[in-house]
Amino acid sequence: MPVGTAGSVKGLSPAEIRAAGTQILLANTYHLMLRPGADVVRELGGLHRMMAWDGPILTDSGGYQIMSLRDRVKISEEGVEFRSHLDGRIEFLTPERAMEIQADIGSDVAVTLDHAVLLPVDPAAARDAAERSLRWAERSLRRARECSTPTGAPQLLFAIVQGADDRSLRREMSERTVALPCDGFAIGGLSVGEAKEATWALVRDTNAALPLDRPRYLMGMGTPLDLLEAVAAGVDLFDCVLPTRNARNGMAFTLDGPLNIRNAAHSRDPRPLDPNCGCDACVQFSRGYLRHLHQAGEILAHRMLTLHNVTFYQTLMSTARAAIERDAFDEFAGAFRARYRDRTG
RNA sequence: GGAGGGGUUCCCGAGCGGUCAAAGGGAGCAGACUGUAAAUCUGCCGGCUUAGCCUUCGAAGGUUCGAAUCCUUCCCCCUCCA
Repeated sequence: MPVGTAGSVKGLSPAEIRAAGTQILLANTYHLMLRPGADVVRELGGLHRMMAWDGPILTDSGGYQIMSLRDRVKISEEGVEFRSHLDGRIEFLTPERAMEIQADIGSDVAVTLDHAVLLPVDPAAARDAAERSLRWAERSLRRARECSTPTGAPQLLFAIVQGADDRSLRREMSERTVALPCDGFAIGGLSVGEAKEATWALVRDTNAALPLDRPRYLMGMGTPLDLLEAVAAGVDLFDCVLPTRNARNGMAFTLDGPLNIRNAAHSRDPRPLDPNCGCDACVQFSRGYLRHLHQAGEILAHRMLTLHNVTFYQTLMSTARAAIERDAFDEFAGAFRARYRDRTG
């Protein structure tokens, strides 16, 4: 899922998002609550109608903002008090309100409000946040049954499993969350400071207890290599800001690894970002031109790199799906890893 | 012809006797970014044999223990008046 936090995949039109191979998008409850407001989204016909995207949309509940905006947050059992990063006004988000807002937004998949924490945390705080996430998931699901979307379209519900970087806590929370009446499960709170090697054991621990007949969504991940690792661990669904945010910051993903289009080495390179890519940026433009656009601060640079990166991610995943279907995923992933060079890991 | 203002490290622009290799921008070079407070942020940015040394603030000369800063002459810019 490309990330469209505020109801837009930054820089791309719905047609471009589609052309990149996107099936489903992510949007954010906290951000849309503040602006334009859930009531406005509902009045404008729901998020699909508002942003002219006719594919599925999953909304994050705002739990991530408890972590990312932690300095502006007061948390209690009842819910979270946010001091808006836009104008300082106080907004109180409860598990119930998170579901009401997501119903107003009219997403196809709503997610329970969870308590994400930045790692490292002490064990008591980790358990506290994980237990609260479970209690909030129960409250969220209860309220969601009473909500309806602007169009009356049904809304699937995913519950989020937390547990920090504690493997036994992850397993326990996963087992207890499975009992909830929901349509899928989200693995939250990873890639937020834990050791990279630890991530996959934690994902597998969480997945171990999750049912095979319901989707598993690894929240916020990741790099191309992360995605392959997560697929191997049994994950079905992902979102990440890397392809879009990093595009705006000059990073392009290629089969040979990421490259920084700002680097002087690209200034006279007539080649496309990726000769195998069919996106507009690769079909039309050289690396040299894209570098020039980026150096000149041209908005087209951001749009083209975003289009390319989203296309790259979608192509990676569709190729992975095809490989899985012919039972050749390991071979595909191995070949990808052998070629892909990422100095940063 | 007369009156005034100014020339600073790639560019803009502070500095106005020592704490100045010289503030701050920009450009340039590199790095970071994982459920987006992000078209953001960080580092480097005269040279070298780098706790130090050398060269640099239009040019030349001078004053001073010490000058980008003061004096003299010269060379260029810009504004206003005639």
